[in-house]
Amino acid sequence: MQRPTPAPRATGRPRSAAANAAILAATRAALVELGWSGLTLGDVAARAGVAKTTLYRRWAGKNELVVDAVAELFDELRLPDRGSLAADIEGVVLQFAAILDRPEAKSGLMAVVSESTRDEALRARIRTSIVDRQKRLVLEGRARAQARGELPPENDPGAAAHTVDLIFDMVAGAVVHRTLVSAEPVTEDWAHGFAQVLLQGLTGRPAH
Amino acid sequence: MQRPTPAPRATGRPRSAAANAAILAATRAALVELGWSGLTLGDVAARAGVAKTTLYRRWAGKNELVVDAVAELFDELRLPDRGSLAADIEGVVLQFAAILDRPEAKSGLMAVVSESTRDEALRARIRTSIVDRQKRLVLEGRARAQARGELPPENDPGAAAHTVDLIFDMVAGAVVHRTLVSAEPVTEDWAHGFAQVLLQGLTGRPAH
DNA sequence: CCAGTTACGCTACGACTCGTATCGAAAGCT
DNA sequence: AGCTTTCGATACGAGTCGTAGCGTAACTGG
Repeated sequence: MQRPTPAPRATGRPRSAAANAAILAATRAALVELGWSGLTLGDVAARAGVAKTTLYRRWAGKNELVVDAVAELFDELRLPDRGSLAADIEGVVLQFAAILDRPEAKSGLMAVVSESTRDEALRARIRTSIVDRQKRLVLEGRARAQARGELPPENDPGAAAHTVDLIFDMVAGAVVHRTLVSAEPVTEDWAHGFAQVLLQGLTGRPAH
Repeated sequence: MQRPTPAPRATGRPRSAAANAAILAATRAALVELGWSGLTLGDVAARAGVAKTTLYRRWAGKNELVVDAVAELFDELRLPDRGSLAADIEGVVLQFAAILDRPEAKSGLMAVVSESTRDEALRARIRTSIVDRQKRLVLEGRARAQARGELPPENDPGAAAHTVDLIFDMVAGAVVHRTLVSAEPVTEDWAHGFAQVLLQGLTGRPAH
């Protein structure tokens, strides 16, 4: 899950797991109160009740710390079976929007994405900790829809993987853009309209 | 276009327009070389050949400056008539991706979006300088498609506006997510697949 | 052409954060 | 016990922040 400990050594004093959790929780609290730019590692250390040096031993810097703190938020996402593909999509979109609405996710996520444009290692960390981790939702949703007969089975496994990537970018991208860039709320109506376009397309859609 | 000058006074020495352009260009150059977190106003001032105080007289801070510097990049976007709605979408997606691929856009855009989650005024500035400004593309594309008979005319103007917002979030969101979060290139194939899903939907799509 | 007004360049300033170094004490393993 | 690694605390130089002060430049109206 986290990789602040690169290779757990057998000897010596072990790193406190409690401190780890306290630091990540303190990071989220600091994000809520101060936002990304206001967050300082000294402040996080004080909130967590650890020394600043402890923090620097485990994380390379602010970026890596916030990625780990934010990644935990998205593990709450579930794909409850609502009976149809459209309803499943609406459900996960609303859940995702609810998480993105929390201030620690809002200010943290986009900031690390911005930083990752100039840091290959950070990009990889985001990918494995957040992006790839949540693609399970698309895979699960498609499998379920295929079992229901709503989607045809896949023949070409390569094309199937590309489609998963495409759908993930379309769903996550739309919700992120709506919430953070357009800065408008994701309502049930919006989620409904989105699912309809995603499934039926712009042309094939009956005039609402 | 920009609003660093709130109310141009008739008297006194006027603000140098050349300095304005030099500052915004220097900001983009600094974004390329140093990224968001490395960018300092002192450095920008030195690059632009102006005093740091001049910079602070015109912009409230780093956030506002970068919004203005980045907003100019997106004004290049055009919607060339490619004959069909699908081709038009593919064209604008590729253009948008090309701009987002430039380092000054990459690191600047997401950073200010992140900051805007805690700053109402900044959010409004992004909205008017970037978001609302580029919705013209969706409006133009729809009008053209309706003229071609590819899309039905709109009856309810309220619903029509909501659809524009939805499509804008879907298109811009998908490209941004693909480019910055998933960190994968937007190829012609990807743009083609995206346009197909957007128009035909997941279900109505012939198995490629 | 001269007084009034505003922008400009330059320098200096205190406050703050950064990341690191150092050191003695604590906690685990063999 | 002896070894190894972590932990807390403190101190440090470097760098940035945003502002203030001052003399000069540019433009306007009488």
